[in-house]
Amino acid sequence: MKLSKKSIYALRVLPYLAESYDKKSLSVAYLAQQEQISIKYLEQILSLLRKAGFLVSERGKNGGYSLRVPPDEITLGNIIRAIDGPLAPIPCASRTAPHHDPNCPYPYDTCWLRHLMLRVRDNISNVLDRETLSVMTVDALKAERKE
Amino acid sequence: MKLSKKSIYALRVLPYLAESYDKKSLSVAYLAQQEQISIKYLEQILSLLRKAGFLVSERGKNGGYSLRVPPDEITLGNIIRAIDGPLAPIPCASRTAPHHDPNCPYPYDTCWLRHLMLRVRDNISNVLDRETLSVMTVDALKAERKE
DNA sequence: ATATATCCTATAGCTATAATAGGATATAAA
DNA sequence: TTTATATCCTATTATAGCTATAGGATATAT
Repeated sequence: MKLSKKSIYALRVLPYLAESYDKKSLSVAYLAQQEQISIKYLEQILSLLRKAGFLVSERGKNGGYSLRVPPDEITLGNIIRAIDGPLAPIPCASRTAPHHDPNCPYPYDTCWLRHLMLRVRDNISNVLDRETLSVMTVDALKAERKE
Repeated sequence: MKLSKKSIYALRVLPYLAESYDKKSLSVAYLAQQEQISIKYLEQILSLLRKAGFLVSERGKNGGYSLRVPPDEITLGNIIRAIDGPLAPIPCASRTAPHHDPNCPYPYDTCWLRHLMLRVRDNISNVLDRETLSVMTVDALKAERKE
């Protein structure tokens, strides 16, 4: 039940791209500087989100990243899934990418632990899959930071 | 957002102790054999749960573990907390053991990510803190297992 | 041509989990 | 009192995943 730093960095940085949607693309260097993240590390994260279909990139001078679709079409749940994998606490309780360990001695359909964790998963999903990148504006982000 | 094997083993084994509450105590060896878990590993887990106040133990011949309180007073959430720590996806979104990183550049009270993760935490809690050890009976457990 | 950006891959360092191991201590029963 | 059986305690190993750094290849606007 832990969110990786990768996901946190992504969630910190994506609102900038949301605000800039249909305007100019933003460079990794700029975003990294805004949020005090290692450029090279953030580079990996945004590259991953591009491969996952959330972002598009332009190379070369004046290049950078931008959202591939409008902010309200990107849920926070799907961003976290792309980075950390399923929201479910155990693999067999995932709905988007279920995986049942073949060595598991319990029957898939009636396993009480799996059913419990499905309920947990659904409750997590009810928050993260309803919230999209339009949650935050960069103005609010800037106002939020100390100083 | 992942449940450790330790917690899974605990959740698999505790219903046996719940069924046996006010009856005889059960040995690690017996429980380990029932659920096909390493004895030495399960030993560590049950010792931990004893220190956390959920179990009592008797040493020597005919010894073993038993619940310290009735099954319905032990929530699944508290078992997981004792083993894996807070349910919250990030430390500052915990309610039982909140910890705000002093180096975090965002203000505690108004941080949008923290507030989001508090909602996630509450939704997880709404499942795991309402469910107790009386969820499962051992009869059902036995019927559940293959063969 | 040059500066600037993404792209790609390798690798090091660190941390947490999972599991194994050996022996100390306590207790019931022979 | 001896023996068998149980918990107790600590150390250590193995593994895996996360975090971050690094170097250079490739593309593009100026």
